[in-house]
Parts: sequence; structure tokens; C-alpha cells
Amino acid sequence: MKNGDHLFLVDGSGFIFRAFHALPALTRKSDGLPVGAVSGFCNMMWKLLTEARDTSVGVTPTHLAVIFDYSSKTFRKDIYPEYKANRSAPPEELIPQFGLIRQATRAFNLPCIETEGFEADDIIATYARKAEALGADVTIVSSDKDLMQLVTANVHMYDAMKDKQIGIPDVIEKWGVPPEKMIDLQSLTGDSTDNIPGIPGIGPKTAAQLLEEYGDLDTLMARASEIKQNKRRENILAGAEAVKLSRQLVTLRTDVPLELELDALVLERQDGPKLVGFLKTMQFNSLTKRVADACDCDANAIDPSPISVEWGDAARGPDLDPKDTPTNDTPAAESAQAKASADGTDAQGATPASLTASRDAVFKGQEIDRSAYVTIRDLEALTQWIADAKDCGLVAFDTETTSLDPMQAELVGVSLALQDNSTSPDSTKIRAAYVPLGHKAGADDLFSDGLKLVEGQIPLGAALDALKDLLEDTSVLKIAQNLKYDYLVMKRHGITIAGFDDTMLLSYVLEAGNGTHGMDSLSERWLGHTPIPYKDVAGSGKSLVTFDRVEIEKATAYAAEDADVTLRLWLVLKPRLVAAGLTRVYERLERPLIPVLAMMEERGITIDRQILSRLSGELAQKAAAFEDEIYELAGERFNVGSPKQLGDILFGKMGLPGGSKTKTGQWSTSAQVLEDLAAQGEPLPRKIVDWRQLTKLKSTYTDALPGYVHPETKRVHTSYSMAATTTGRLSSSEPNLQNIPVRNAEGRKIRTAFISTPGHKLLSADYSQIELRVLAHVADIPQLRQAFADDIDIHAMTASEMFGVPIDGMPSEVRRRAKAINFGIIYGISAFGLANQLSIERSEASDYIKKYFERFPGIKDYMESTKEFAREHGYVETIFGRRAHYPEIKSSNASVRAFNERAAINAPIQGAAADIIRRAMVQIEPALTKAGLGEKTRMLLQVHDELIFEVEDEAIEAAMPVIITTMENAAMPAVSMRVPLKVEARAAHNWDEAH
DNA sequence: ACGTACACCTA
DNA sequence: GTAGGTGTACGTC
Repeated sequence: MKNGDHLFLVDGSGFIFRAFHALPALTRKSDGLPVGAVSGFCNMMWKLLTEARDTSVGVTPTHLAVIFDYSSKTFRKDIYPEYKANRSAPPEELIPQFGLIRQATRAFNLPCIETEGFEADDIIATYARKAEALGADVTIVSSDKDLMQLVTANVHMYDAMKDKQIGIPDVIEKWGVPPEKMIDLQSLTGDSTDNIPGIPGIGPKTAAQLLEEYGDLDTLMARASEIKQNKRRENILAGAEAVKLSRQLVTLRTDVPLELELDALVLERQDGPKLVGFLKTMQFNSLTKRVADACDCDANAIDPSPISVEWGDAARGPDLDPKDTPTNDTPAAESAQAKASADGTDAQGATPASLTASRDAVFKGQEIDRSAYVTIRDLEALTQWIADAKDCGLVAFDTETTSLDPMQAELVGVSLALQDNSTSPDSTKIRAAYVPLGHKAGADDLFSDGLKLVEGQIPLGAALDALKDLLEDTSVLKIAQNLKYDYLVMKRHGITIAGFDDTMLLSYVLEAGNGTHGMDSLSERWLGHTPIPYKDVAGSGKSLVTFDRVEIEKATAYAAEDADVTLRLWLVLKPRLVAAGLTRVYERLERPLIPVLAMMEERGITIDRQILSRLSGELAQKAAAFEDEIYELAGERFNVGSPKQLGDILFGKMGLPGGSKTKTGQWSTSAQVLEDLAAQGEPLPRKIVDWRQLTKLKSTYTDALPGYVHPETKRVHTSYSMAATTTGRLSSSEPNLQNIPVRNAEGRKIRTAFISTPGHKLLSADYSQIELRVLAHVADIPQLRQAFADDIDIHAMTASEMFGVPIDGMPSEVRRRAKAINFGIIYGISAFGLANQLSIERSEASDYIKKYFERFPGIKDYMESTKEFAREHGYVETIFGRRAHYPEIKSSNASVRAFNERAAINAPIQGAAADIIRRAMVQIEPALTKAGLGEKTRMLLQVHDELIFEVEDEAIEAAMPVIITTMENAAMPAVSMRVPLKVEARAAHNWDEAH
């Protein structure tokens, strides 16, 4: 190799992964062998070689090699065992393609290079530097940032898929540092995808800025103590070792032993027949033809060449479990789907797994063209879209409003998205539109005539009439993201949506525990697309405007995109649901709960503001009195609410012995620590604990709750999140009505402020010991089953079994310990946790646990098998089939692993209890209606194992048994419990007395 | 204006 | 030891 030669180094491994995710998932027609990445590779190489050989333009390779990773065992793993440890196994469809791409490389008559112990990047680096030293030019065909450190005046990179060259200025533009400082930058930032540590809080932007300021990494690390920002300085000083390690990991080796010398990489002539034979085998028909034409050979005369491929059962998807086939309890959605898929391109007879794969292939990374979005400004156009939606049988739907709170939100517009079957049968095309209805403009001040509706919008009433026809039609499937919101908004505008799916809930059922389920994150995850951020449209902070002030053109791009993305997500997620056998969970436990929760939120609950304001006054007085005493005892005034200042007083000035430390190294001032100090006779800590309790009640409850009273309904409307927890529980916010105090008298006063309307009572019905009953069922523990069957005190029974104490006349301390152990079991017990809870030595706690497992060996078995299941599958399941994912269950960090194990043990128990109450909630309204109580009994709140109703006085006696029976039998018929469920109910004028 | 730490309320 | 949400202080931008 000499001056003027040009070496092309193709990053084969990088290309495989990129092509696999970016390109449609093609399968070989004859047998379904996945070949998408192979096809992408062949097309790219053919284009590269054809164009590269055209000496009239661009660069011409004289030498070319395709480089691959050999295996995961590299020198980096030796320095750092966690290197790439977080990588999951490659997708099944990709596995056979690794070998095929190497065979393709040989068919192209190109050297195929891999070296044991080194990554492709190191081999590329070695060749590049050697060639450069000999005066040759180098082009690295890759867009991987890890290779950018190699870029020089003579070494370029080339992104084949974007057809873009990357040189020194491009690296600077992208990363803020020149190529020779990429190592420094990557050492600071680390790389989460390769599990390379870095400095916490330092991303590419900060790293570039630091390197700009200090020149290079060594100088930066030497002078790190000069950094002004406290956190940043400490992080960098503390992370010096991690930086050293990261530098070793990201620095590419240029001394890899090379099997083939540079001269052996000379670009040979194309062997036409050899290549055509391979392409025929792969059944790449159009490329075969092009290559045959270019090489002047007759494709028909060439036989397909034999290939070797490792492709077995693993490549095929799981079979559909017949018990999980979609049920017919929502005929709307199912028939609409049948219609939709008949109209779509998805081949008849596609299996759930194949449909999953093909949908992924089409929509992952597909360009979304916002310029094609339409603004619908007249009734005729809207009517046409509605007619088209009815033809399709499914439509994605989204509302734009003035508020995030569906009880306050006014409708500003709606958007629709359809699979476009009109222009071509290619239904992967999607069209989307925005219907502005309430956009306003003008000055909103005293001197002008105020805000006016913008011209060119359909009158709200007429649009709602037209939409009602679509949204209430059960034969058209409406698809929305977080539908409960839109359901409530439309309900308040007189429309009850029927026949629907919710992409957020699809994601939740499929992936609870794996990240969040908001649209933006789903779009990133499943479509590789970043939707327009809301703040780009409506501003943020002081410049934030309500959506009705957004220009219609801007609103169209944002809103239509939401419907577009929602439809794409549905197309990708819905087949996965069937393939994973989770249809039943979705259809029984999630989808039907949407209208139920929407009704509960809409109803709200009355609070007595007088009671709260009186409580606030009392709490303020008591807290002030405590403050005086606290300042007296401390000898100075300080902010009692500041743990930092408090710590300085207690452990600095007063010299009290510190207990535990927080994770930031501060002395902890937790209630536990303060109680311990109080027990030693210190007067101040107790006062702090009491002060905290009072101010907590005041700020979080008595002061805050009145702010949530709705101006029109005069009631408090919480918001339930259906997709916030890993286990299947709901969560409540704004305000959280699932954490209203109950455990002590002072706090319980707040519950007296939750009252029924005149002529009604609040009825509270709660499951007794539901999680222990679920445990007894799941782990099948004879003594527990017996105790629940006999309805005896379960904690006393446990104590009796463990300590041999008779239940009659049992000391309360003995029962208390057994109770703590029972809870501990549900929480995935540890000696550390139990010791903490009971304030005993860890060794003693350890003895208790040992004894417990001896008495109840089935519990130990359950725990072990649950952990094993979680390790094998990455998730655990409830008896109703709900999954909770624990992606970190195999973490190399022992405490992370143990935490995940405890959570995995707890999830099937907590989750099954959540499933049961969800079933009860779905069944309860029909049961009440059937009993003629539908109008008289309204479900208002859910608190995990408790349902609160507002019941007309004269209906209470009739409603109580209906509610109790429905709740106690909620698991049936899906699961026949081995243990009875028990529900206790009470009615009173306020929540405190009803509970 | 926003994010994190801490503390504390619930099942 | 499980699962959540919220208020205050405090740091950084």
C-alpha cells in the first residue's frame, strides 16, 4: 500500500445492527428465514462498490475489507467484567443473519476479517493507522461514535445509510470536540449502552465545555479542584478511577495482530456468478437482476449457491395459547379489528408473531412526514374523514384542550389518524388531520374587546354532533393514548366514547416495569421517532400559553402527529399483545376499567372545608408552640424544617450521638433516629418529631386539600393513573387520596372532613388481609389456608406456630412480632429489614426468618421458584396473568439484585390483590344496576384494598350485600381461590367513621 | 424554573 | 423488607 491508495474499512458488525433496526424485517419467501439485515448489507455493498468503481466521482477504493466482531470475549471484558454486561441477547431474527452476512461478504469477493479477543473497532483502528502511516487515505464505513476518535485529515468516516461523509468538522459539530479529544470526552461521559462508567451528571455538552476550558482530560483531572460548581467538582474528584477505567475501555487499540496484511486487502474484481448465486439463494430478486445485468451474466443460468444457516425453532414466535384468544365481551373492538386487518396489507393467515415482526419492521424508524398533515376547517371535510374512518373500522383519536386536568379542560380541537387505504392498498401509509374548534386570538386585556375565536373553525356544536356519530359507534375502534383523559373530556362535552383501545395500557400490560408508558417514550422506543415536544408548541414557564392560544398551523403539526403516532403505536403493540398471550389481562383488567375510573373521577368526593380550616388553625397553633420550645432547647432560632440545619444543631452544636447517615453523607434526622435519641432522655428530638407530624398534616392535607375543590362541582376529583406502578396497582394524584392519614388520632381527624352529601352515607368496603390470603393461595400453605378457612386471627396463628404460644391470652408483643414477619414475607423479607422494623438485632431477625421457613417450607419454595422464574424470564406473573418486569434481576450489583428479587417476590402477591380489586370494580356497577341500585350507589374512591361508595340512605342496606358479595367473589371465574376472600363494610356520614 | 434529597403519609 | 405521591429545602441553570 502506498501514497494515493484508498482503503475502505466496512464496520460489518455495526452495519448488521443498524440495518436490522432501520430496515423492514424482510423474510425469505420460501421458508420465512429472516434476511432483512442481509438484504440491507447486500444492497449497501453493491451500491458502494458500483459507485466506488465509478472513477468519475468521489473516492475510489483500491483496498477494501469488511470487519466483524469475533465474540463478546474481548480484552475489555478482562479489564472490566461489566463491559457491555447490560446488553441483552440479540433478537432472534438477527441470529441467523450474522453468519449470512459473512457469507455475503465472501460472495462479494471481499476479505472478511475478525480477530479473537478484539472488537471490530480495534481492528479497524489498527488498519486505519497503518494505512495512514503509509500515506494512504482511509474511509471507515460506519457512523459509530466510538470510531470517531480515528478521524484525521486522512481518515474519514462514511454513513452509508444516510449517504453522508463524516470528517473533522462534522465530529466537532456533533460533539463539540475534535476527533483526537473524543477519547477524553467519552471517558468523562461514559456510555450506558456499553455499560462504561463515567462521571454522573456529565453528558456530552458538559464534557465538551470542560475540555474546552481545561484543554484535555489529564489537565482537567489534575485541576478538578478548581471547578466552581460544588456537585460537579465533587463528582469529578470522586470519579477519577472511573475516568481512568473508561479511558482504557474507549481507547481503540491500534496494535491488533493482523492475519491479513494491508496489501492483501486489494480490491479484487467482482465475481459475478458467485455473487448472483448467493443472491438467488437469498431470493433477493431485484438485486439479483441488477447484479446479473451489471456483470453481464445470465441469472437464469446460475444455480443458487448453497449456504449454511443456523436457524431453528428459536426463530419462530411462541404459539398462541388458546385460553388467551380474544374474548367477545367487547364486540365493538373485535369486529372493528377483524375488519381493519382484512383491509390491511397483513397477509391472511399471519401468526401473531409474524404480524408482530412485520409491523415492527414497517414502523420502526419509518420517516414521519408532518408536512402531510391536514387541517380540517369545514364540516364537509370532517364528515368525509368520519366516513373514511367508518370504512377503515379504526381511527386514532386525540383531544387538545386547555388543561391537563380533564375535569377543568375545555375542548380546543381533536385530531384523527387513519390508515390510508384510498390511494393504494399499501396500508402502512397513514394520514392524519387536526380539527381546530376553539382556537382564540386577540389581546386579553381591559383595553381591547378580548379574545375572539379564530376564523376557519367548525362551530363546536356541529363538530361535536358529527364526532358523536363516530365516537359512540361501537363498530369503529377508537384508539387513543391514555384514553381515560379523552373519555372524560368528551363525556363532559356530551359524548360517551364506545369501542376503544388504549396504547398506554397496551404498553403497560406488555411491559410494566420496563420504563414509562407516556406517548413520547413509547414513540422513541417503538417507532424511533421523537414527537414535537409540547413546550415547543405552547411554551414553558412564564411563556406557557393554553393550547387555545396556539396558532392553528403549529397546533396541526403537533396534534395530528399525536394521533399519527398513536395509530402507529397501536399497529405495533396490538399484535404483540396477542403474541405474548396478554389479551385477557388487557381486556379483563385494563380496558373495561377506563370508563369505571373516569366515572369515579368525574363524581369526586365532598370535603368539608370548615373542618379542614379549623384543623389548619389548630395545627398552626400547636406547631408554633412547639417551635418556641424547640428554639428554647436549641438555644437559637433555625429552620426546623431543614434536615441540614437540624442536623447541625443536634449533632454539631449539641454534640448528640448521630445514628445513621443518609446516602449523601448527611447525618439522618429521620423519625427513627429522633425516637432513639428521645429514648435516651433527650427532650428536643421528641419535640421535633411532634412538630414534623403537625406541619406534615397541615401542609399536605388541611392546607392543600381545599385547593383541589372544583369551582363548579364543589367536590374533589382525584386523578387515577392506570399505568404508573409495576405491580398493577393504581396510583392517585392531584390530590393523592390513597394516603389520607388513618394510623393515629390526630391524622384521622382529616378523614372526618371527607363527607357524604345530604341524604347519603359513605360506605367503605375493604378486603381483610387480602395479600396474605393471596399468598396462602399462591404458595398453598396448609396452616394459612386452614386459618383463613376458620377465619381466625392470622398473626396470632403465625405466632402460635412459630413460638408455640397458645392463641388464647397471647401477649400482644408476641403477636406484633409475628405480624411484622407476615408483612415481611409479603415484602420479600430480609433480616436487615425485619431487624429494622422490630428494632432487634439482625441475628435475632435472622433466627425468626429461619424458624418461619421451617414452619412454612412452602413459603420458602414459593420465594425460590419466583426468583428463579424472574431470572429466567425477566418478569413475574400474577395468577391472573399480569406481568411485572424486573430487567435488573440479574444485576452484577448484589444490592440491586437483592432489591429486584424482593420486588419480584412481592409483585405476584401485591399484583394479584390489585387484579382482584380491579375485577371487583369492573363487576360492581353492573351488579348494582342489576339489583336496581345503579342510581343510588356510586363508587367514588379506591385505596388498594378498599372501595368507597356514596349511597342513598335508604339503599345502604340493599347495597351492602351486593358490594360485599361482588368483592368477595371477584376472582371468579378466572381464578378459583383456595382461600376465601373476606370483605368488611361500614357506612357513616364521614370517611373516618365508615372505615 | 427545574431537579434532587429527605422526610413522611397510605396500602 | 413491597408499592406509591407530596411538601419543603436546597442546589443549579
